Amino acid sequence: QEDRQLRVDPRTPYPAPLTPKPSPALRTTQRRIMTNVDFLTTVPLFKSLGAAELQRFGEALREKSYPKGSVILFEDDPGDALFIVREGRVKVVLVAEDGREVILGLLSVGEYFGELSLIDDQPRSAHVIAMEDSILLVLRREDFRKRVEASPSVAWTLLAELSRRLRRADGQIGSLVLLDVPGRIARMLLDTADEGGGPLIEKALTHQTIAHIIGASRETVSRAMREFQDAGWITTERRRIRITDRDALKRRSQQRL
Amino acid sequence: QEDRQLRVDPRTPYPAPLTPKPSPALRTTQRRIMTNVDFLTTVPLFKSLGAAELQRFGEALREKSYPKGSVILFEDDPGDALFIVREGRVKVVLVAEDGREVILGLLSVGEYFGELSLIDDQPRSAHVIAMEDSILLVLRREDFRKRVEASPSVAWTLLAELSRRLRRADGQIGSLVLLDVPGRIARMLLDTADEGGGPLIEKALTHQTIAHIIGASRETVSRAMREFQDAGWITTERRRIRITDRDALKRRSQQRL
DNA sequence: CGAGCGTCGTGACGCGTATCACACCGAGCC
DNA sequence: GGCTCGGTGTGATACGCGTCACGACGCTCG
Repeated sequence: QEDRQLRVDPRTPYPAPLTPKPSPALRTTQRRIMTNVDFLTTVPLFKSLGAAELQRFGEALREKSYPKGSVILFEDDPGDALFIVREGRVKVVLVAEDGREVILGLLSVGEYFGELSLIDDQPRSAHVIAMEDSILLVLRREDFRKRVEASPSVAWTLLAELSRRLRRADGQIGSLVLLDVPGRIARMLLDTADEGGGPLIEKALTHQTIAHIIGASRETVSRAMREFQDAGWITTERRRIRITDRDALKRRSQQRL
Repeated sequence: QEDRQLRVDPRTPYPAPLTPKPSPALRTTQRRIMTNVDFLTTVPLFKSLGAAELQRFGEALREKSYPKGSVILFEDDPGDALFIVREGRVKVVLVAEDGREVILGLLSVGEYFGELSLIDDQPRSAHVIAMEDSILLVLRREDFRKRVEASPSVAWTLLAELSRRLRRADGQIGSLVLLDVPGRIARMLLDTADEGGGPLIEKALTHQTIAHIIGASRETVSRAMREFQDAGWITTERRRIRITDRDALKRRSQQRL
């Protein structure tokens, strides 16, 4: 039941309403200090742009709010917009008919999604769902295309980002085939720690979420995490995970790979 | 034994010599009618280029031969070249310490690999191994970069190709997590049939190869394929597979997805 | 023409994990 | 303070599939 939220036709009964309505928790706008344009300077995609170009991108942005649990876009739908996470956190997921799901990506502030459909005109390749109340900046294809042509360096940044994702995806395929569940968890912990810079993993990852990411059941993840903890490889306090024995995890993640 | 070809350190004992030496079977050069430049016109990556630009790319190409089984490039090595398959067939693989492997991609004539390291300067993300005696065209980073800057449309084509691969990879992750082995096989058959255009799959796919692609054992693949055949969903003659009941396969591939 | 190698078919066995079921715990919230 | 609810521990059971072990068939090559 717990992970059976998304049902047979994901289009119909997802917890929150499809048409995003301003939710009470969305008063983040109040404590906002940055303008959208200022915010763009913090987004890697646009880091190579000058003030004038940034301004032009900023003008084309529309802002949209999504309450926790709402579906931002559906797999197989046609799509012609790019989304940048301004506030909140979203997950990119594939969902089986019976409700089981895989998380292909977790995106937080400053990250973006939806480029694929922009590039190749194909339908969306997965669902994207808000994990918290979120605010997204929306850039339509035409606006994007026009402005990218005027700023070719953005194309290069996009290439780099796609490369990164492709490497991750391939690594994930390798893990799924070559590693057992504890190995996959170990690998995943190391990877996300690397991204975060330190041995402390801040993102609040529930066991259920981890399970969806590495493709396992919640129970198995719980058991494995407990063993890691008992072995002294990690400690967890209030949903934050600290890696205390990197080498041991590394070894575990290569046991079969 | 059969699938235990690549051993602990893949760098050492792979069947064929590492330094590609001209093998007897490599006299394909004889029956070659196209010049390299003419060949480039058939490569999708360069389809948007005019004759002059094509010429400039052609001049930067070096040609290399690899006998069947030789390793063209190693995971984790630094890499600064792009490879285009001129003759033969190669596989992109991840290999575990104990020799188990996953095939991330099969590339045949006209396809290319090695762009990732070109784009982000990271080490190679997988091994690439010649499945037959092969001839590759090699383009070094500097030559590539210079020429791409002069022909920006190539960047766009690259973006499209990376998108395609990312979609495939994500789909593959979904299959691995959400489908059982027969389901994954069904999906894989449908996918490669789609690429091929017709219901007949020409590429010579051994059960072992299929197993490596979908992440299963050779035996399980054999059993599943037999069932598909007995059910009348496919027929196979001389390593060619014909899909005779597309709908049944489709259903099977969605049974859990 | 037989030797040998790569590929396929098939049974038996065991292990890793999904699944089900339920108990427990802390955090909001009326 | 008792409620619900989302998250976590943990046992029992069942099953898919990897693994091992053979045997058979067809192709190539000396």
